[in-house]
Amino acid sequence: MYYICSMRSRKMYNRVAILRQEKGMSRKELAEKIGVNFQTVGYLEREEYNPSLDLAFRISENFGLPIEFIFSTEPLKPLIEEIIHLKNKLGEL
Amino acid sequence: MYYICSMRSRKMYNRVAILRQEKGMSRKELAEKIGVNFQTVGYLEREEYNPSLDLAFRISENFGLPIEFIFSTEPLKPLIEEIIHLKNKLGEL
DNA sequence: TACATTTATTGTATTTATACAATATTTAGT
DNA sequence: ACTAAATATTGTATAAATACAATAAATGTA
Repeated sequence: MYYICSMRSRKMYNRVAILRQEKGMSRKELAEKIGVNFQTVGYLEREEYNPSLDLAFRISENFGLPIEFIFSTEPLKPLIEEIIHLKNKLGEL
Repeated sequence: MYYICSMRSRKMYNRVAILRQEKGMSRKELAEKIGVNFQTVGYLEREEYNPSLDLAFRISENFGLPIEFIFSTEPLKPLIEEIIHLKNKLGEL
């Protein structure tokens, strides 16, 4: 199915899938916690559409992480790279 | 004009108006910088609707401030209260 | 292997964010 | 007070987020 449309928003990348998996949650469980349909979580994880700002806040609150850590306009690095990066910064001191 | 609708998102509060005014910008100017119609800025400042996540990011980037400082699900305190609060915290040390 | 759970796919419907136009009202500058 | 600029109001149109249903595919487990 093809859609003809012009784009208003940039594509957003996110870490919802990894964060959810690290907590051993299913999409259904996460969906219930953040108050959306479980299929909506699927769309978000596949980055097929961007969450509303409120939904981004609910996800951020759920994981206890700032929005900017979970969502980005740039592709997000795997968590392991983030760790290495932080360790290196620490090592410099 | 009345609309009948069920609500999916919480109302979001924001500091767009004050932040813009502190920079001495008009809505039109801000609108150009963040790439929306100037009337959209009006809607946002009046909190008549929530921005998309991408727009929130663009606003955040424009002001150089984290999303959580500009947007909140709770009514936001005036900046002056924020300052007093921070000064008190500093005084405690 | 069979069964159950999770995830993906496709399709339709509704709500909300955004654009844009036209006019009214407010505010600031002379 | 007059004028220009900024903001508000109202209305219509489109795009994107979300819900929901049904089915298919994948994955895990007895």
